[in-house]
Amino acid sequence: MDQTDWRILAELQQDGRLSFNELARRVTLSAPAVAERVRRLERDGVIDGYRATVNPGKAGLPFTAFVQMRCMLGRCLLKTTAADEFPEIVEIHRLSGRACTMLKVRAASMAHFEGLVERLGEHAELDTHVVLSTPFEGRPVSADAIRARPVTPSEGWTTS
Amino acid sequence: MDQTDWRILAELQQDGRLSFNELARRVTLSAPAVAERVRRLERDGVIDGYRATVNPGKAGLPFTAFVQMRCMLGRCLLKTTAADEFPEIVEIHRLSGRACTMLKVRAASMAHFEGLVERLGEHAELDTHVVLSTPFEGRPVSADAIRARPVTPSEGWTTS
DNA sequence: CATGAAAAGCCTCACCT
DNA sequence: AGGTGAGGCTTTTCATG
Repeated sequence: MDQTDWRILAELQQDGRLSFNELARRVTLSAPAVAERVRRLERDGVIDGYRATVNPGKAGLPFTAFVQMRCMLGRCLLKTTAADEFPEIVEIHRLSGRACTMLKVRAASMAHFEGLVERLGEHAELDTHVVLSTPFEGRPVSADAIRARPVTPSEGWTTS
Repeated sequence: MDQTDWRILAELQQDGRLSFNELARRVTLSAPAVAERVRRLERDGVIDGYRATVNPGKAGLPFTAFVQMRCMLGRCLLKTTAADEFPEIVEIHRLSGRACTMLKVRAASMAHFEGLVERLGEHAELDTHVVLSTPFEGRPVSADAIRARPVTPSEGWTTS
């Protein structure tokens, strides 16, 4: 993962349909050279796919919320039901701490959202956070984040 | 947004690099017909882009967390600093309720994450949730979610 | 919305630096 | 590891029905 790889990732995260020719031009390399790098990134799983991004609001799902679940023993959502039963769930994360799961959900209306919360409530205690607006989502992964480590723990402390 | 549009969206969310030819074959339409539909979806903003999906772990950012911020007056993150200062933040959502903001952040290490939390702590009280694993993320937006409204509020209640 | 053809652009290979 | 050039092919986009 050198700097050229990061430039390629930046371009492809911004436009996943760039041709090797155009991509090569942007990172000042030849087409075969970028093609080989892209294939390596794909093979290593750094790039794990190419997707069209859908605007949920325009597609009829204007409501977004985060739902934290504190699952009741033996009734955890992930154990008892397939996620297919809840197409409104667009993300599931297992958490440390008091809540066992964080969900991101999308709904077509408040009534829809209310019904969803009722169904989810059968599996766990819920802590619901309705999203008012989202300044951004899906910001590209960049080398900047890896470099940004301004505050270091105190000397002698153990870290990972 | 008829059923054909949804089939197109499903295919393009799964593989954003499909050619019109291949896409046409999958939704049993001709190439010019799908091309016109895709362009309409793009023009209307239903499709708002095409992106390569990067695996954050493979790219050097294996730690994910959600951070809820209860911003101190006049020091709200979004008002006082550009988000550029925190490349670790991959999502920002404004929330209703006690917390004013939900962040999704990615870090290279625990030490990195610790530093990030310290920097963010200057802007707000934090409620941090470390992600252990994520069963899925970025599930395609589908017509199923819009159709799924099993529980309806009681008769006569006002809903939106 | 389908068909078919023409033109453009793309990928990739072999070869070389 | 990367550049060049040519070959062959797919894709796109018209025209027309």
